[in-house]
Amino acid sequence: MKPTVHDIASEAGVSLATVDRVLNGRPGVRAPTRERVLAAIQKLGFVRDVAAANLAKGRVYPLVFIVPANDNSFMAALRGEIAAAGMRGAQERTAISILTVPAFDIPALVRALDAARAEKPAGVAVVAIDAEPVREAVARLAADGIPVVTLVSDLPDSARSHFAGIDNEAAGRTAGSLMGRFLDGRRGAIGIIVGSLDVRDHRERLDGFRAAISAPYPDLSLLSPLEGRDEPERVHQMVSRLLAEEPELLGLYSLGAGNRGLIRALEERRPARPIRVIAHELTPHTRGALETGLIDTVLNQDAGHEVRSAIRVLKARADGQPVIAAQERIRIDIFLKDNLP
Amino acid sequence: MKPTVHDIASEAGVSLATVDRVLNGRPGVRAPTRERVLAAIQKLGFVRDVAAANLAKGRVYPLVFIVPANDNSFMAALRGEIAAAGMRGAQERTAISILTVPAFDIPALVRALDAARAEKPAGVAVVAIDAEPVREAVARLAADGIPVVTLVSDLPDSARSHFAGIDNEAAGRTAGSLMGRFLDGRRGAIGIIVGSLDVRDHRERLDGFRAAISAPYPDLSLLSPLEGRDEPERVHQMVSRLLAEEPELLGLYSLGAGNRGLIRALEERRPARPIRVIAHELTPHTRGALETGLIDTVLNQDAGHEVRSAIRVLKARADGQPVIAAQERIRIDIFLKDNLP
DNA sequence: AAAAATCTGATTTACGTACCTCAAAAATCC
DNA sequence: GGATTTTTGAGGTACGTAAATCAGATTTTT
Repeated sequence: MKPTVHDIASEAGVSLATVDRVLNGRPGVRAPTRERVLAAIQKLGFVRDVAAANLAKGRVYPLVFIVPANDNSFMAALRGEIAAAGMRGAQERTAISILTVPAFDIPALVRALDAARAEKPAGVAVVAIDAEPVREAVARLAADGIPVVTLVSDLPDSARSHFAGIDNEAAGRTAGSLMGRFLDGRRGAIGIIVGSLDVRDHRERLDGFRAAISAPYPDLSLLSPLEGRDEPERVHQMVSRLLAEEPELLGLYSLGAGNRGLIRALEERRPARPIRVIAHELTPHTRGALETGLIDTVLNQDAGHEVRSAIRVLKARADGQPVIAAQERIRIDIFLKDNLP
Repeated sequence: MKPTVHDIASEAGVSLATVDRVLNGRPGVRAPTRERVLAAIQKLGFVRDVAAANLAKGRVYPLVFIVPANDNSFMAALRGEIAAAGMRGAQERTAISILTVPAFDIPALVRALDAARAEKPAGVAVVAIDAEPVREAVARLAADGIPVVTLVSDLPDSARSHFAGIDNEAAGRTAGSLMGRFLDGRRGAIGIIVGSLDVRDHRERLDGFRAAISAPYPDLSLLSPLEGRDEPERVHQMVSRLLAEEPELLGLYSLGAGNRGLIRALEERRPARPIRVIAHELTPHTRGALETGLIDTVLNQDAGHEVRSAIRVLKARADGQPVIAAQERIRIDIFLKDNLP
């Protein structure tokens, strides 16, 4: 049968209290005694029963999630996943609160981070904006011993202890690699729609896409990226114009949000020339467009996975336990109409 | 604070014992009283603390996994994942034992199922072979009240209560959809390598692939499938010959195992004509071939996910609890060299 | 109306760990 | 060698649920 702390105690010839002191790193155990206990743990293959341990300590992990009040489908889904995780909070002993801040608003984000700090939570997850004041606010949290993980959008060279999101450069390369294969052997242009080049994620995706296309496919030229600001209206206008004015257009890569506008523009185009379209984030809109064939491929980051990963990492950090990085890597999912989940 | 059984008891004005009877479906509660308790549960939003419950019942779930002794990478990985789940058994209160049986050996599989039945486990997971004697053995398990889930390979119209694997027809369609886009506008032939057409999964993949190619891409002709029996040697021979003799060959779809042979044949081909290659299962071999560009795309089913899903389902079934089907659906992963995990 | 069957309540123990207190033993210091 | 500090032991309570027992209440059957 599975060994318990009692078995460890008798195996090591010490009392339960001593085993407890060793297991939980409490003071008051001489080195040789500690060794005996550790040896017994090793020998019997003891593993702490996490469920019982959590039950015993009755600990709850107050976590704060800071997300932009952006109204695109992805952010809505992300907030939904956080809320869902909050519902499960009872089971997982987390108490999750959500702070929404205006999108792209650096001072507001900094205020939110400081507000979170004031509550002394066990951890903070934040959809970061890549700016110095944000780094400083994160550093303040870290100084207080509050672990911070960035969610979806990273903040490199900061005190954040983990990034729960995809490798956006790799995502861009993946899109480029696919587009290249789709259009291999043809000569023409590819249009690119970004949200904003001030956003790190979008820059990285663009870099990856360019790298994957330019060298291997010299016959494919990349048009200069159109900034749609993640707004459907604007995206619609830009894409409509592009479709009308660019006869050589073979493909479209939409690496930001606002795909509603893109889809509408595609639906409206008069000569239904075949164009390969790759977009990001699986939402009701992009899913529909996949199914009708307007979009060929959607790259996706699973918001649910990201949220759950962030929670796991924050709990582990709060307990001072290590994180298995490989296990927390968020995949870049590729969806065609045929493998929709 | 999170409500407990005690809160339910006082809210409903009954004793703890009655709440327990309602919660665990034990007899001895009149309908009106049961209603009161259920109303209290509803009102307070009580959720049973699974950890505490498991701790209290101290139950372990003996599970038997029956897998073929096949030596291909995928089955090896599957066995590895089962073993890994066994290691975690202590935490999850499962006691997993593995039975390996000779591949494609129906009588051996039936014997293994009956042997498992004799041990009266809480559940059985089996990589099924689509044959009547197997159905009968599964029916015997079901008759004993032992839930059975099929793993990787399904057994439709049987008493199995769940299938932990991918939709192979959809996987074939996905491959076809990709291949069609890769080769769109060209005229030529696509070679298909299957393991055996006697295996249900392979038949389904083939059907899906054909459906996705033939109608939309009339210029692409599908060569008749080569049966490689999942043996690298045989696959190597067949593919080498195909590459040499079929000048029009534009693409290859390998929907079974034995991809070592395929990769070797591709490495050896003299005129390095560009051929689009889609294969199944991410293994060290296919991963390497993706990275060097010999293979364009790999479709994958995550063995770890399948094993963990099977365990979750078996535990739920053993407890008589419902399964959220959507949550247990296994995804068809698409990998290019750029989004390898 | 009595007997039997069914339902309900109160109480207790157990699961494996955390954490606390108090006392005893051992080591260290002056 | 006595005083002080450190280490260890022993024991208990708590977490939230499961499961059992036994007594008492209610209903159903005879």
